[in-house]
Amino acid sequence: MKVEEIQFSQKELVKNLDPEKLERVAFILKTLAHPLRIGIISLLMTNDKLCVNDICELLDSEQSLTSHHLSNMKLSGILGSTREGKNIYYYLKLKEVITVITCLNKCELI
Amino acid sequence: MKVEEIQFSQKELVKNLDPEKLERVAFILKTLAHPLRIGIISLLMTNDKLCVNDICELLDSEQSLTSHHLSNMKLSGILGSTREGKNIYYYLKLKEVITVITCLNKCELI
DNA sequence: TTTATATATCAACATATGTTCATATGTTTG
DNA sequence: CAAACATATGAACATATGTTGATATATAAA
Repeated sequence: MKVEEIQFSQKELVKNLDPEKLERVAFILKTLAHPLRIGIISLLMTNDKLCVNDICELLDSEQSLTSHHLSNMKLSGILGSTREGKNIYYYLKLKEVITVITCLNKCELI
Repeated sequence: MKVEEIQFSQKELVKNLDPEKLERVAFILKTLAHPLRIGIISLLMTNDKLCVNDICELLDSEQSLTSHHLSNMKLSGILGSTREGKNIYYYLKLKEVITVITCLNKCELI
């Protein structure tokens, strides 16, 4: 099949596949593409906020590793954090991430 | 907040967040988390099959790089391929990937 | 059977990512 | 203030990933 023969709807789609859009989606997926991070985000979907220790206990993950992932996700703009006394609480910040995880949930992938 | 205080629905969710499930989803997301790969898969959603050259032209990508990504996705079980004469046609194979991309589409992320 | 075409593969490399351990920082409490 | 607690950070490392360029392989066509 030659490129010229590809059906119209395809061309429409391709028009929408501009590099920027692909980069943006890829970025979001990349950020999510880790078991621990998916776990963290899933937890934060049903809890307004959680402190590091809660997350570590719920996911049975190491403090340092968890903290690294949390920092990275905060740097990426996906999470926010706020200190309350000794604890630092993390919360979901990027709307699109919530959308994706909700999607995955609906697809029964999670 | 103490772990014990986390609401019941949360505990339900956590029960569903078993490591295997997280690994599986992470694997799929990881495979998708690249602009070129998202492009390729998107193209294959509306075309039963496409040969390497078509993909390169449609996405304006290098032959070698595209071929690498195609091979990797084939190795991961996401794509299949079949030779027809000089061309090798690739097609979507893993159902779950289609699900995810459809989700992202519906969410208007793509 | 030579040539052109389509695709895969290999080597080399830069860069990114995930992980661990030790230690630092900030906060509360006695 | 000292001790305990919660979290962050830095160094070091192994491993994975993305990319390029050159070349190999397979098929078709002249």
